[in-house]
Amino acid sequence: MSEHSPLLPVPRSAELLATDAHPLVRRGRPALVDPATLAACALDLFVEKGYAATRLEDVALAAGVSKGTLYLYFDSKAALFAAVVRQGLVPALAGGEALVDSHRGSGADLMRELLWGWWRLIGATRLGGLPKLMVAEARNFPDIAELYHREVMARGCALIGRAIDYGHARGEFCVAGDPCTVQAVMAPLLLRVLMKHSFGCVDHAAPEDDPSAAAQAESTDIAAAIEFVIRALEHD
Amino acid sequence: MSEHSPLLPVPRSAELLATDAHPLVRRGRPALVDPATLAACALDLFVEKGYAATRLEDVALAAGVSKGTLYLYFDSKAALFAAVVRQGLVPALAGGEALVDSHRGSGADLMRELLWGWWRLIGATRLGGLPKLMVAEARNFPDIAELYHREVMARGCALIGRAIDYGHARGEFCVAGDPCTVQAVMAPLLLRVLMKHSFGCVDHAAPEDDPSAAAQAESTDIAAAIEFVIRALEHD
DNA sequence: GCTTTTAATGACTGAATGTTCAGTTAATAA
DNA sequence: TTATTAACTGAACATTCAGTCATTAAAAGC
Repeated sequence: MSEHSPLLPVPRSAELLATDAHPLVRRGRPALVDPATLAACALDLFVEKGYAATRLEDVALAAGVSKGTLYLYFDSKAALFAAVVRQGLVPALAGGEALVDSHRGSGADLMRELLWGWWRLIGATRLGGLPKLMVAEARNFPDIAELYHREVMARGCALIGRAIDYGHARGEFCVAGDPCTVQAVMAPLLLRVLMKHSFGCVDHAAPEDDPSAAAQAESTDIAAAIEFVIRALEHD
Repeated sequence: MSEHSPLLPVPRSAELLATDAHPLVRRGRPALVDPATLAACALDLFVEKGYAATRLEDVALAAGVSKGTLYLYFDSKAALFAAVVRQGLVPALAGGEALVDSHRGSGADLMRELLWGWWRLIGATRLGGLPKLMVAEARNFPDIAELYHREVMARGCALIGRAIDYGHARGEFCVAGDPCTVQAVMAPLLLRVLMKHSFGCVDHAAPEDDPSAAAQAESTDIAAAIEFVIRALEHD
């Protein structure tokens, strides 16, 4: 049996794992690429075309390496996909957790900051393609779905749940942060980002050709969606 | 150029299109299957495994025919997919439209009936797999995405929008039925059905092994989600 | 029976693509 | 210089599967 999960990156030589302070002398040809770059290129293509329709040859081409090189860093296409998910979303959660810990104002303001932060960091960036990718492929990759569920969804839900509980404890919100409420709170933004990356449309009457006007309309929509869920939390 | 779109079912002999009142005499071997059955079997597999991972041979096997037979009724895999979408969801919309036309009570009650109806007819059945399928495959099949957007999403949004406007006109809802609000209203139920058909979980603490308890917990969650959006609509 | 017509089959094909690996390149160590 | 090691390459391989088609089956008309 292999020493590492088939979904984890292939370990490179020990030198690459050494600290920068003591870069052990290396022999052989220096690496031209690093796994993070490959995963970043793969993210773009996975998000744009979906998992099945993304050819490893295109990922390699985008990263400026050959197809064979991919297999030096990732055991398989699925392992590359796992790396994309892990590298893309897990780091984005820390910021939100710090925000909830340090907040002192109203629950509504905390919720606004959290949801706007999520939108800026994930919804409005290419990372927004990952939720759609996971919805599309979770059934085909139970291991990766489990990773996503555990490392991303569970942590994210706990985060939002704590924010709702915060407002509830202050008497501002009429419900506690149970999973069902958390899902209802995230739903409008999540659905919007899913639509954006699948149908490519967001179904409002904004002009498609003027990018600044579209961005303006998007901000208005996000604000409306956020205020919508805050109304639901605050009622009475 | 062919007389029919490649995404439409292959027309059968004229006799099959004749009314039951005047079934013209037919020659040759009678058909053992009908396209609707094939599409129904394909729905199950598409929903379960996704488009790319569903092999036409398995669809044929599930329907009790051979792979070649599929091509007597559908030009291609994409055409079969289109038929699945059209046959599955377009008919389900008429009921909701009648409901909005005939309703006379409060806006909140209309919304409850609409959302519960959607859940019973789509969310809780295998048809609930279609939204996930469309989110997953829209980019790969622009034609089918356009069909879905026009025949399903646009009509559904108009429906919900009219219901919100109804409550708004009665002074019960604080917002009108613009597309952004419609999306926020549908979001919790849609997201839940997307999760159900991708991750297979709904992230609440209910026991997975007891089906009746799970159904009970699901009803409670749906009710909570519906009351959540109604609070957001009613505020003040 | 025999012919005609439609339905159905399933082995086959061809294209696409994930994966492998023998060989090449570029660096360090002796 | 030469040996050694690691990174990299890309053609070849193996598999999967949508789509085809020659053949067989079953009904109706004569």
